[in-house]
Amino acid sequence: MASKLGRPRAQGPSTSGLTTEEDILVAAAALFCESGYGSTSTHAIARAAGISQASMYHYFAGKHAILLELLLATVRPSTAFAASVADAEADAETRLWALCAYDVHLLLSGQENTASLYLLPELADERFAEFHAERQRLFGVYRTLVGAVLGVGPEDAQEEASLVFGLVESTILRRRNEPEMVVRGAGERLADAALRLLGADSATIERAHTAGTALVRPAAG
Amino acid sequence: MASKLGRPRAQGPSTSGLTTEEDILVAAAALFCESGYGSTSTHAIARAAGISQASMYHYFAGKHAILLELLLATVRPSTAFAASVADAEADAETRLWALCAYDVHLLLSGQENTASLYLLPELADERFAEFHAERQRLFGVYRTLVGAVLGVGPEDAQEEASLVFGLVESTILRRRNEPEMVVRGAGERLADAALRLLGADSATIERAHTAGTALVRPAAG
DNA sequence: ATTATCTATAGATCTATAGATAATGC
DNA sequence: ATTATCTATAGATCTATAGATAATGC
Repeated sequence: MASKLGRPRAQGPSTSGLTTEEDILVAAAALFCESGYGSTSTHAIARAAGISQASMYHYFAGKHAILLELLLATVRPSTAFAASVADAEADAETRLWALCAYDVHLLLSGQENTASLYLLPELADERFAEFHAERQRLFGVYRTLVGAVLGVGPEDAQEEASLVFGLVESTILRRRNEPEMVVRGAGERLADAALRLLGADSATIERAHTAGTALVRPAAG
Repeated sequence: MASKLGRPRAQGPSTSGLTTEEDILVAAAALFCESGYGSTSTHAIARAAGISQASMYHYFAGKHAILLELLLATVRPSTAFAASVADAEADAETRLWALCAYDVHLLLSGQENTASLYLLPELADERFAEFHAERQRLFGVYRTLVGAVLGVGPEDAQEEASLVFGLVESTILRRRNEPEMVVRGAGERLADAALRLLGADSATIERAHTAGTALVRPAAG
């Protein structure tokens, strides 16, 4: 829904039904994922969004501001679900199962593989600190839940939590490298695998799978 | 060991003890890992290598040729070990354990996190096809071994192999995001976790751990 | 008057090449 | 003569800003 205000676009009005800001974000997401951050020019983003290069600066202070907004929009649903699941009334296995399944589901949904933006080396720049803080908060929930599953405190669950977190995020690379991967049920199967990795027996996993599915459903839509 | 031939460097001779080609590769590896491919200029590489920007072209056809050489140098030790372990005289659990432990060991060794180059979106360019082929060969060995552990053919082990492969490669992101991670024994612990993920019982894992250690030692030096 | 867009452009790169130069080798 | 390097530069970007313009709103 483009505003009627302002000079019309030279290339004709947006056919996407999105605002111009959204057109820019969508275009940038695709280009950053396919070609990388430094390899994508503001000109290329603007062209894909259907506007002139200069018009981008009406909405964003620069390329970095676009990337930051994409990163935050991608990670926030995860941290929101993690916060809710951290306090849910269920045992640790169930909550961890639900968190894994939900995150994998998110990583596999959406047109573009936007979570692959997490892999960009350019994120080391301090301008993306807010994203890193958000992602650390997410990891903290994983560590607490993994610790609870193992019967230790979060501070003693660092390595196991990293393995589970890494297993979940390896979905990003799978999606990039295996376009033909089976998406249906992938989150559930990976959540099962995460509990097996932590040494849970099959009865425990089956229970967490069933109870966890109920926790995920209202959030996953 | 810089050759005595040719015009001397304006910035003084290399103090690294490496050839100029190696100076370029080392400098580019660090910059590509820290800042990304598109965000690193040929000028920045040359400056870090101690030569003029133009001199790079005496050794490489362009930035892409430098990255390709770095990628191949990083993946080849893995495929070499995978090829040898694929034919080793040991059961599938032991060989898979050894492959995981060896790869994690490789990913954690070396000054720079060069395996993080695998994550660059720019690798989609067809000029890096040779690297992707090599990496596919490595994945093929994982799939065969995972299939053997599960008692199925490689074609039915795609997803489980992806999970194990992803778990191994998640080490790349861990190294980037957890500078304080415990490196000692990380490969052994991750290899154990990979077998747990596949449903192996603790007696089997302990056996594979012991026998696998003997397979890795001669290769890991 | 306000807004969203445009065109034009300054100034800073960046890549790749041409051609010069300063060593050693023969 | 051969080699590895250099300096210089053409030509192509690329980012960010200045200022014009074409709509709607009041």
